Amino acid sequence: MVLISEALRRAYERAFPDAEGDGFDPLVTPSRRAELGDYQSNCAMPLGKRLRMAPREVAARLIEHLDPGDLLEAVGEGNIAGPGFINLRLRGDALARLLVEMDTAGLGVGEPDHPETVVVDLVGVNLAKQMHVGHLRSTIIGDAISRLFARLGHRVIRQNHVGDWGLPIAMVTAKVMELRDAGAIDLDRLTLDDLDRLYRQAQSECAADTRGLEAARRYGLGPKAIAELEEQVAGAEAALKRAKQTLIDLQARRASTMEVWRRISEITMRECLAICHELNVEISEADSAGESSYAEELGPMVEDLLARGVAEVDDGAVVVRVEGFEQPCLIRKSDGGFLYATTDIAAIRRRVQEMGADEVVYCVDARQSLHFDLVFGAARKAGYATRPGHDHPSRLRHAAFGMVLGEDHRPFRTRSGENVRLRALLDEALARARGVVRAKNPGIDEASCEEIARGVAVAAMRHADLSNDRVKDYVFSFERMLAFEGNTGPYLQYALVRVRKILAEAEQRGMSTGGAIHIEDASERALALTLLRYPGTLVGACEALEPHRVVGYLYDLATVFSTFYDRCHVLHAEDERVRSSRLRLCRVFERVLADGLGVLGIPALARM
RNA sequence: GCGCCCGUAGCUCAACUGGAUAGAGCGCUGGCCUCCGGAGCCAGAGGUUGCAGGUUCGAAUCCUGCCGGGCGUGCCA
Repeated sequence: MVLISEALRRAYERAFPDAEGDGFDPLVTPSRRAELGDYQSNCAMPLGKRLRMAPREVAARLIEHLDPGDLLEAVGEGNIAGPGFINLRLRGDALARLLVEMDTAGLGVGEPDHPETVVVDLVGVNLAKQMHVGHLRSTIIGDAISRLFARLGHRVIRQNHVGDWGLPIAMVTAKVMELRDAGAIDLDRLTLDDLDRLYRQAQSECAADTRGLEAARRYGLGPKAIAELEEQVAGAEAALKRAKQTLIDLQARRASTMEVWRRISEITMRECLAICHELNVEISEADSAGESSYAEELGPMVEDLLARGVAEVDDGAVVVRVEGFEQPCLIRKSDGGFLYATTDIAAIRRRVQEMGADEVVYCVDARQSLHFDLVFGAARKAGYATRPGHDHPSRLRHAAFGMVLGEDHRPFRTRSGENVRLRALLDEALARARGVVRAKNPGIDEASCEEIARGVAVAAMRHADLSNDRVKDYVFSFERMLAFEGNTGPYLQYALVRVRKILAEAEQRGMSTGGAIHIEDASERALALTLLRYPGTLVGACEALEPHRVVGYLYDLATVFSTFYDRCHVLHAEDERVRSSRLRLCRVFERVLADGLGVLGIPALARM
């Protein structure tokens, strides 16, 4: 496509020597319909407007000056269609040559002109809480986007912005300390399930039912009811007081409190990383940067912003006004406390100014978009988004995603209305995958079944999440993602297994897979053209932060291969020349598919 | 009230950033196993892209206004 664009550019310069050359865009895209050509250029229409000429005439002059070289089949009037589309077809030998050139470790993906440092914000778990569906998309999309940037040669730093600070965490810490002191729990045996329960218990204990009490008084409910409510409110106030004291202790890094907090953190993070590992998400302990790690910076940062006039006091609180938004970004409450926006601004400062991010990508729920607009605006206004020595702020982007819905199209919940735990989701996917694997492979041994089922379950879940347009909500369905027909993870895995089987067989028989390629059958041509689209697809997906483009591409690729596989025998090809060409095609396909699955974090299986 | 997002086949989703006749899978109809794994391939039916205007050679895509749905909207994170 690049070569075709270049050829068109040269044609343009020859055809219109008087026109200024800088504004020319060849507008080359793969043709949507194979019978018309391999590629099309749509440049004649806008050019006609600019040059005040009929688009078809522009197209004719371009064609006239277009040198097909050894790249394109002969061109003429017949290549012009409709209002001025230019349809082009690659020569078979050029197609073969391009494919061979692509058959390298990089698969046609070049080093970037300017390698960048990209910080990707993903996962975002909270201490003392189980991961649930709410974390699924951030984790999987964030991982895929990280892999994409890394694949294109950028330096990626993953950041798990753990919710490990603030009053809610203090509440559960206080609760754990209280129960430990009462001898009711043993810190060494505490599980995340326990913590999850205590978290919620602490939340409700601290929530005073003052409205209920007022209502009871107003409507004159019995003294017994009022007394009960008074007791509840008093209890809540006491619990809240303890939590606030615990928060103060945490902020002062008091050893005895920190010890408990650290234990809570360990328990949470161990499980979080275990689940990430099971989902084939590349993240480690070193990638965690909790809110607690910013705690000391917040006070001075707000003072800095006030001193420089970036922030102002309003109604007792400190705010940063952001141009274009009615509501300001609130960074300090009137009681002196900080908010999550404050931490997020501090995180931008660290990521850009200390880590050297040229771009920060936030893989966070779409509901936070206003929050990020404000935080990004405030950080830019403060100069925190600009790297030292640079004159432009780094790119701050919110890769917003929609919700996971149940099959009833309502937010995915358990029957009792709770968030579905990721652990439960994984377990069910695994159980269903086992069932299917066993059904497809009667008599398979236990260990193999388990191994394949794990790979299939992860592929199904990751693919389901990554195959939809990121910003839209999507309907979660085990049924569909494990159906193994159509655009699913297992289908892509299967395509890889099939081609690998052929390559392994060829190798065993001592056949060459590195021979020359001869494109003859239409299905070979379609496969070759699709393979060539790979590098461009990765670049486009990365620019748009849209992994689903890679998924869509791989599905196209796999179906095109399936057609080829059906029409063209490889191992039983008519002769040695054809066989070795097809084996080479298989090899390029295998490399691209495996590479693409790697970008998506979908495990490749040896057999299924 | 204001702001953001989403409305595409019966269902679940695409459409390469404005291109030609809007494509897949499921489901439905009908073909293809003496050959590399049928978790497959081929064909058919199924559409006023929520509605109405506008921009232009050309709109699912951009603009305006409606209609539906979701989510946010200064002292929770």
